[in-house]
Amino acid sequence: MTPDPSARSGPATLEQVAALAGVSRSTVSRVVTGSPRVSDAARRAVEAAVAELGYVPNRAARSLATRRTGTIALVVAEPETRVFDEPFFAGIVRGVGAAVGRTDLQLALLMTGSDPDGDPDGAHGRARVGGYLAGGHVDGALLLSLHADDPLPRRLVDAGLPLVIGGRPDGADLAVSWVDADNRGGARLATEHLLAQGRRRIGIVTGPPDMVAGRDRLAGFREAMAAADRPTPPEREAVGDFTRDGGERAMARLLAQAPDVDGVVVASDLAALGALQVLAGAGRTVPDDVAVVGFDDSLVAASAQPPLTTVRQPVEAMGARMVELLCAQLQGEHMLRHEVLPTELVVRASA
Amino acid sequence: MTPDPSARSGPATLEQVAALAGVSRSTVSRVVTGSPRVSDAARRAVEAAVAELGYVPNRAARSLATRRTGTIALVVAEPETRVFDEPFFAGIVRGVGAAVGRTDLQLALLMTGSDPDGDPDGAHGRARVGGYLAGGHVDGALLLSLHADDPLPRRLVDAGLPLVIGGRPDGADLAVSWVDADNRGGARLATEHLLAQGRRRIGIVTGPPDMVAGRDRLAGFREAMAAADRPTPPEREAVGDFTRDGGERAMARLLAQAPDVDGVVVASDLAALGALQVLAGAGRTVPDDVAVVGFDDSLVAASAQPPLTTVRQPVEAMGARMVELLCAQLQGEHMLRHEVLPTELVVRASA
DNA sequence: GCACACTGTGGGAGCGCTCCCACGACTTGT
DNA sequence: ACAAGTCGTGGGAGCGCTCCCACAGTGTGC
Repeated sequence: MTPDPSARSGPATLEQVAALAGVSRSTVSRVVTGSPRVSDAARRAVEAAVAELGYVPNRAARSLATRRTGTIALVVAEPETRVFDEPFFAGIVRGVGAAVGRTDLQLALLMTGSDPDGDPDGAHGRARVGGYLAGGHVDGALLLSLHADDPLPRRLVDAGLPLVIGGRPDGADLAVSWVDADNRGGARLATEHLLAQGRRRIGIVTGPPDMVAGRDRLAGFREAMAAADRPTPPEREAVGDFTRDGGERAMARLLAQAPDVDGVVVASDLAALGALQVLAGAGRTVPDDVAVVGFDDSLVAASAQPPLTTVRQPVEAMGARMVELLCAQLQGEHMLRHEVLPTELVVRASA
Repeated sequence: MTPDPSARSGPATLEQVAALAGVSRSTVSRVVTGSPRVSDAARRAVEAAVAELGYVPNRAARSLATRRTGTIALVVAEPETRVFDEPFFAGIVRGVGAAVGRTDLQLALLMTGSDPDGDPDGAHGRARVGGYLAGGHVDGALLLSLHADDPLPRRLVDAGLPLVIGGRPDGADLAVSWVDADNRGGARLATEHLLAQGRRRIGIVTGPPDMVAGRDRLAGFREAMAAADRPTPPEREAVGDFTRDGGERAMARLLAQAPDVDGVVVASDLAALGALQVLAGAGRTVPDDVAVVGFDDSLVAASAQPPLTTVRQPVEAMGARMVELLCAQLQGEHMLRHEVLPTELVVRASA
């Protein structure tokens, strides 16, 4: 029995398109993959047949033949919980999703979630993800929120997997592309805004010192203060950790150490919320007694009391740029790139 | 030249495992896929070889042979922007991600984003996604945030794609499984809480009437009021739309129509924020003059002034349950299931 | 005039896997 | 004792695609 290629159910195959267009499988394949070596007549016939049959290439078959998967992974080295609660991650994921949508790549979302049943540090998840990525299931990976001691990027670089990291990695020795926001410039902007308003005794609630973004923001703050010839005394620098609670504690300390503070740069909006609460509890009005600038322009910023002046990171653009950099690598570009995207001050009522 | 299967580079194949274990390809395949018809000796030999070579099955090849992809899609029929800004979506995605991580399925995230360049209603994105899903690239799909007129679910049902919808679909005629939160019960809870506090002239700011969740919440409110023998007069029901602005406008109207209102159930936290602002502007204190209950327990609820009493939806559990229902379908269960997960009142300062 | 490109095309092989069928070695019932 | 199972196993075919090579047809240079 000769199988009749035109009378099959299910999705159409190359063979059926070829039969309908009156050309060979190879020619159809060339048209579909965009090869230039096809005559106009053949191309038109194939295109018509593709449209008529609603042909969509079978990804699995293509992948098997090309040893490429058409899929890139977005790996977030965090428990699922944080990924979506924090507007930073959410924005990145959004930008990545949008950019991937513009290509014909697929996005696989991998979170090295801390398993609730007895795997607090996510080692299992990390191993699973590592195996998956190194096992040839994706053409490249986007890595987000790396911790300084994470072995994953090194492992993937060694496996030869194209990689782009979101956020400048700690330790510059890793040969890998990355995209970051201008945290330092943003903090400078925030500080200069306070200075321009005539604030003179400006303090900072920093992020955690073991995170690059936190350190960069602190550096920007110090730079701006130094440039204005007002280097900050240590008692006006309180170490926080990006969370609301951390912001509360750090602001309380700052207020105790430097009661005359009249402006404060806080390293995250969440922490700024905590700071606002402490200030209100201490009877200081914002912005009259103390001006407050946050960082991130997260959802909560606009609905804070008073609405937060804050530094916006181009999170979506960062996500999109990461995808673009990865695509360039997939197309054979071997140059490493490091991009720093500009941040922007959003002025509201708090400063 | 006979190719030596043990001397290949790149990921190991079945054939290599078979050679090392001294059995046939078929036997290795049986072990890997967990078929029971393998002797213990063979199984042990294969497992040792798999471990030694670090063998991971090639997904593309398996998919090609089985006509299954091992991938499920999470489709959010919304622009990317809303997906991550709204805690509801974020929570669902989180739950889905976690549940998928527990299986050996892959998650493909598809957003029918409204293309910024001239495709305001996302028709292009929707068509793209529809083709992708119907084209056999995924084994099943999770659909979120459907609008009443969305042709996608019907198209997918017709194509025979296993489907689970998040949120009770509008129009009960679609033969498809879904998971929803108990919106009605949650609104009842909120209303009963106000009643228990001695509030007697309770109003509501509803969601948009064309969304099922909004209608269900209104129904729950009315039920609780009727059960307490206090059916609500129309002037204490103001139509809103889940957004902050909508909440503001509706609250202003409600206050104008029923100035003596002493409690209000608001159909979303965002809208409740708007309501709080209007109440403050009108010189009413919350909760003393007017008690306010929101809905969603979103991030902004805790940081509102005063912190919002609100109804929490089990968003993560919903996401996880959607995955479980879909998995059951993939394993051949044909029963449609409709599950309503319980909501919970979170008492804070506003009521 | 012939050797040599270069262009468009078709067909074969093979990517790594699963499925199906066939086959030998046991077990079991009569 | 022999037919009729079962169980574990091996090998062939084929999933739909891309890649490589072969080949006919048409220029181009000497």
